[in-house]
Amino acid sequence: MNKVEPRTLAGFMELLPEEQILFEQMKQKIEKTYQKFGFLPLDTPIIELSEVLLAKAGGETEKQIYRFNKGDTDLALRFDLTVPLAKFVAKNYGNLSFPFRRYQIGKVYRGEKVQKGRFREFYQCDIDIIGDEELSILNDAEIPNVIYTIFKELGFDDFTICINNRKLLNGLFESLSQNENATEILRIIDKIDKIGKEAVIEELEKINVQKDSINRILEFIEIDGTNDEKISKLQNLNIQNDIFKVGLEEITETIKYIRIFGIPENNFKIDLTIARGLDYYTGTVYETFLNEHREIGSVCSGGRYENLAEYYTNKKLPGIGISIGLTRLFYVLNELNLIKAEQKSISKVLVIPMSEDLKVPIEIANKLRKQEVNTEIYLNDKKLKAKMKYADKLQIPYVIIVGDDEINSGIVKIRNMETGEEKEWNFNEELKEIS
RNA sequence: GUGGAUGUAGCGCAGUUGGUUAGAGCGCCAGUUUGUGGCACUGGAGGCCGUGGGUUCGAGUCCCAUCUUCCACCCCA
Repeated sequence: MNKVEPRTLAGFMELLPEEQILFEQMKQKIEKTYQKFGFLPLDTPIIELSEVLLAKAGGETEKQIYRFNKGDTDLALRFDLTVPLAKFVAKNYGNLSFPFRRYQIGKVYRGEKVQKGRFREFYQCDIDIIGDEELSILNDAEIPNVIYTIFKELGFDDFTICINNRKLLNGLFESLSQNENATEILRIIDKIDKIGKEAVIEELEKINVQKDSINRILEFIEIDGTNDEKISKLQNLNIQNDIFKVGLEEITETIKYIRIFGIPENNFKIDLTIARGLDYYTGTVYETFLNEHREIGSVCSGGRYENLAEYYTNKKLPGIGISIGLTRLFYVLNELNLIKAEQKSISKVLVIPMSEDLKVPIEIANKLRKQEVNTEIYLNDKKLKAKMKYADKLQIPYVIIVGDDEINSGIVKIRNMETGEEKEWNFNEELKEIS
């Protein structure tokens, strides 16, 4: 018989158990931190009506979305978690308490060309805070606290949360009469890290930005110094534009409260070149970099948007949120050997029955499980050697062999697989400690 | 969408200027050891050499096509 070759689609991550264990651990750390800050869980369908997902539509999304028909229904796979959130909030407006803080961890789909660290199916770990009509700038300062806590929890110290405010850039562009070009200019200056200053100037010239405007823009993004110095230099630019002034106020407040939230000074900074999320961000924007590995790009990005659900409701719902691309984060950390899959099993004990009578081994396993000890029973008919080998290969730390002698005496030996040491346990009593 | 690469056991690879039955390592299975794993030794399974066509007495090796996977640009997590 001809066999079908077992293959996995390109751009879809599939892990071996030991890698998956590590992945799950990272995911759990993120989720626990989100919960610690009071974000509520949300789960939405992976498939939605195309009409709903493409309400906003536009460029890349439409090109990349997985779309198909089932009967007469035009369906699509979600390409992020923000659009489903918008739909959800609009739909359930009356049943939610605002500000609505929710987290969602789930897979999203983008039909892009695959590349290193670029997936077609990947996990996003999102939090958003949605206000009803308004949302305090304090929220903009709390988000970095969440980011900070997560990356500390994941074991990093040397990372920087970069903060900018789109109103500064937009105000600047407006004062230079470059509003129409704003998106284009943002995209170009966002690349400055990658392509350098000269190339940025060239590209700006290509889209017909005036020389003196280019100079003003560069003067702006090249502002350096400490956070406080940057703020005062921004003031000194003396840009007479309302949007700019609001942006300056907002970023000043944000920085002020970030400090109050207790983020160490070297884990955040104003970075006037970041201009993420070209479409919907309107205020504060964030990007987070691992300083030793800036080349991998931002590991957590987000920002503020004026009106989350404008395509679904007339209610004005401003929000702020971030997203961690967990699949890519896991992939690059693994590539860089910053994390290593070592744990091959989550069982702490393997019970090996060596008698026809399974009653006692099962009792023992149940007893251990009741004490929150992950326990596995070897249920297949093999020689002891093979059973031991199984425990060894999966690196299960403890083994309990249960044969007729043990059943009769009521005493088993708990073997520490690493040291070979064996301790006796009368399984009719509570197990005090396993170590 | 544009440009550049890749393809030999489960995995990462070797395979001489085209020459007989395609190799080693790791992994896997079994035995040495009928209730004690790792180590060692011995043995074993496992390959349409991506696919189709061509050149040739002869192709894993050369040519063409095709598929696949990967990389850069674009965009993004």
